[in-house]
Amino acid sequence: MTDTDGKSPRERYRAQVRAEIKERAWEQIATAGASALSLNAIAKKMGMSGPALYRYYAGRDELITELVRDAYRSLADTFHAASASGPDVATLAHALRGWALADPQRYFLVYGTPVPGYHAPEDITAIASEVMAVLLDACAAPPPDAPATPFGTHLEGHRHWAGDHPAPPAVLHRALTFWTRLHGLLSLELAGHFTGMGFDPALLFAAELDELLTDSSGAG
Amino acid sequence: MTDTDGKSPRERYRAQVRAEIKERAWEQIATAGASALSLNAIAKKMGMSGPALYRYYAGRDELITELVRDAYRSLADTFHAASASGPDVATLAHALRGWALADPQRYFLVYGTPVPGYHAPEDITAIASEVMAVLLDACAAPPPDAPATPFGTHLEGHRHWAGDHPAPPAVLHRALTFWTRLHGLLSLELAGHFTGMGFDPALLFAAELDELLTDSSGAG
DNA sequence: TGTACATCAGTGAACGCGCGTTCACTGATGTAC
DNA sequence: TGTACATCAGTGAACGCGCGTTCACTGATGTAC
Repeated sequence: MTDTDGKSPRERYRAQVRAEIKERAWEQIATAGASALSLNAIAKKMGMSGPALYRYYAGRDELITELVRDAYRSLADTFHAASASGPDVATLAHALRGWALADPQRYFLVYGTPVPGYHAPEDITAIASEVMAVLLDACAAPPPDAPATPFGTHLEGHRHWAGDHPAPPAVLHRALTFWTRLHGLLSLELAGHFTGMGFDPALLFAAELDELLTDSSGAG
Repeated sequence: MTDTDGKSPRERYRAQVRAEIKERAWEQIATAGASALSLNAIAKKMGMSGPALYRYYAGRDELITELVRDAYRSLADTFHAASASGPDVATLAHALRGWALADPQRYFLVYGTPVPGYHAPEDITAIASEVMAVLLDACAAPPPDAPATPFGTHLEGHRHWAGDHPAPPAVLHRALTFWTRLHGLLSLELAGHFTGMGFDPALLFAAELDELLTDSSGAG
C-alpha cells in the first residue's frame, strides 16, 4: 500500500513479465500461427529457461486462453471507443477493419478456424456479447423502424443471443448481416485470398459497407 | 497393359494405399485440426510402421499439399456439377453450402486461417480460378446488363483474376459479393459462432441468398 | 539500523513423449528368358 | 512351366529434435521484529 497504485514492486514485476510473455507469444503467432505457439520457444527468446514461465502461467493452455481473452477484450474496447461519439454502423465497420488489419493473427484467433473440441470459457463469451451489444446499438440507431423480414420474424423467436437488448427483429437481422458480410470480406482479405487479384480490398469493403447502409438488409 | 485400365496390379495397389492414407489424414484433421496432422499417427492407425508411408509420400508437406489440392478439386467438381443444368447463382450457393457442411475441416483447409508463409503451388491456384470461372458464368446469366457500380468501374481496371472471362464490371462485382457474403456466413457457421444463438443458420443463409438474388449488389 | 525469516523468481537436470526422417535390410511380388 | 533376377512394399533401429511439464535447489528480494 505504500506503492502508487496499491501494487507491490513484486506484483508490478510479475505483471511486467506476464506482459512480455504475451508480447513474445503474439510475435510467435504472427510468425508461425497460433498452433505453433511454444512455451519453451518464448522462454528462449526472453533469455530464460523454459520452466521459469510456469511461475507466470499454469501451462500452455492458460496462456492461449489469455491471448484469446485479450483479443476479444481488445475488439470490445475498440468497438466501445468507436461508438463513443454516438452509435454508428459505418464508424464501427471502419473500426473493425482497422482492428483486423492491425493484427491479422489476432483476428483469426477470434474468428478463425477453430480447434475441434476447444470451448472458450464463459468470461470470453461474455466479452463477445459485449461486442454484439455495441453492434446492436449501432444497428438500431439510424432507421428507427424497418419492416421485419421473414428471417427477422424467425429471429424474434430466437433473440436470446441479443441479451436484454430491445432491438426489433429488423435490427437483429441487420446486425447479423453486418457481422457476416464484413467477416466474409475481412477473413478473405487477411487470409490473402485477394492478393494477386489486383483490385483494392478497401474499395470492395467500402462498396459493401455502402450497400449495407443504403439498402434493405432487414428492411425489405 | 494386360490390365483393365492400363494399370498394373502394383500400380492399383499403390493408388489404393495412397487413398487410404488420405482417408486417415482427413479423419485426423476432423478430429484435431490440420495442424495436428502426423504421418506416424496415420501409419499407426493403418497398422503400418511410420517409415512405410515414405513409399507413398515424400513427406508431410507433400501429403498436406495433396489434401489441399483434393479439397479444391472437390469444390470445383461440385460447382461444375451444380451448373451442369445451366448456370444459376442460387443452385451454386446451395451446392457451396452443402459442400461446406459435408466436411467443415475441408472447407477450412481451403478458406480457413492460413499458415503464415505457406504458398499454394500453381496448379492449385488454377483450380481456384476454375471455381471462380463457374461463379462468373452464373453471375452473368440472369440479369444481362446491370449498371456498373463505382467499385465495378474500379474492377474493370483489375479484372486479371477473372481470366479470359468477358464479364462486365457489374458481374465481376456481383461474383465477388457472392463469394464474400457466403463465405462470411459459412465460415462463422462452421466455426460454431452461431451455436448457442438459437436461430437457424439455414434461414439466415436463405435470407442472404435471397437478397443477393433480388437486389442490387452490382446493380446500384 | 540490523538481524532472522519467509517469499518467490529463476535454474538445470530429468522424464516421457511424439515428431519427421534416414538407413540397411527382409521378404514378397512381378518380369524376362 | 521353371528358373534367375529385378522391383519394391514394409520393417525395425536409430538420429536429433523440441515439446510440456515436474522437481529439488540456489539466490535474491521483501517482511517482521
